[in-house]
Amino acid sequence: MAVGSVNATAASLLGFLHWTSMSGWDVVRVAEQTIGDFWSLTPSQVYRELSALADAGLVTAGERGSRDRRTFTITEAGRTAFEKWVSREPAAETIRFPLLLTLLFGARVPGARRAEFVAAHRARHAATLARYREQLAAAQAALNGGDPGDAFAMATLDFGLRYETAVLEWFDALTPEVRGEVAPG
Amino acid sequence: MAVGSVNATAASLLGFLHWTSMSGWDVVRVAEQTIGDFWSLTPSQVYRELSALADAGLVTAGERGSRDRRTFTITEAGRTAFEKWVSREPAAETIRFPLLLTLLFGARVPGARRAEFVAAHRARHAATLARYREQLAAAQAALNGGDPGDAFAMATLDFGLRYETAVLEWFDALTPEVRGEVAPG
DNA sequence: GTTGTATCTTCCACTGTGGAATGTCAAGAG
DNA sequence: CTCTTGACATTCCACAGTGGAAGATACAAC
Repeated sequence: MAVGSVNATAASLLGFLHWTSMSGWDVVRVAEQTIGDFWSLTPSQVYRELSALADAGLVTAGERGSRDRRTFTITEAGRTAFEKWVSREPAAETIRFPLLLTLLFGARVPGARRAEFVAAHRARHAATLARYREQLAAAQAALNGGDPGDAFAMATLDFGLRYETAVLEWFDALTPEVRGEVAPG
Repeated sequence: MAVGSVNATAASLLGFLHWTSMSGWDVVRVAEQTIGDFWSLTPSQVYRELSALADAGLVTAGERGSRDRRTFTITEAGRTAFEKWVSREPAAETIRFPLLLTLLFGARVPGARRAEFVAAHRARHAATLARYREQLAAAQAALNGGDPGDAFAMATLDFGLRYETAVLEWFDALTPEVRGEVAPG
């Protein structure tokens, strides 16, 4: 990794490390909770990026603790690299929606099977929407309690709410034919 | 690649090759037009998957023609592998939305810069929505003209319409602070 | 003819995914 | 006090996906 040039995932990790030094595991948890809903990442990747950041001198890794735990701390070079990344125009989003692939080839899938898939995915999205609503309620309660709140975090939550709402409406607008509940006409 | 076990991208290519034999370039174009909006893929990947499919005997590659062009034809084993894939439960979708990342760390981005990013991305989404609306109009005109239409393709288009609509509404609901149009309060 | 542009394929380095493998620590059961 | 179980924590690997460079060929325009 060229010093001062990081990818979006590595940059996010640097963002979290601005707050406080953390172990890899903690970074994984924080990342999952903060950006996991719109930025897919895996533990493998986080550990790899942290190692690469350490090699590039953008973070320093502390001594091995129990369970091989290492504490990562952002460096001045890391802060500079983060500033540089955050002021660059973000790329367009990428989406990969396997259910749509299966539905597009829907004529070749037995209807009953398709109905199962649709039901399972709808349930997942309903659960995610419910979770977002809880988060919204919690945030509003905090605001009422005098918490200053974070308008930026609220904007990302609002995106999640609108996205999941739209997806559920799409599910409910599917025709019975597509849904797999009647024989193809 | 184990015969009979293909990934979603390779399976989609097999899906297209059910219709007719095609060169790699043609597959790239068809894929881009049919699934590109909800299944990101690149030419490199398509060529690589086609080669792998040929190695696995799921497609046959014709003789090299002009410009090294090869024509790919699906085999019986390819059809079987496709059937197997299409009846498997699709995975959850993955989304990676760099703008949300930048916004979440918004406090560290100069407001004017943030406003540029937001405007540029909003414009792109507006253009995509306009394109989807044209596609919808064309499809409806075809239906009125007696075309049987494809309910499954319509379902994927409907998803695109709802998604882009929701995204635009989100853009328009952003507070001036987040949008970068006023100094942070 | 030559020159420029679009077509078509390949290759490479880097990034992302998913899961297996390995090991450590803490808490409760017996 | 030992044993088991489950949560914690990291690493590694094979495969998949991204983005762009490189190179070759065909075709059209001049």
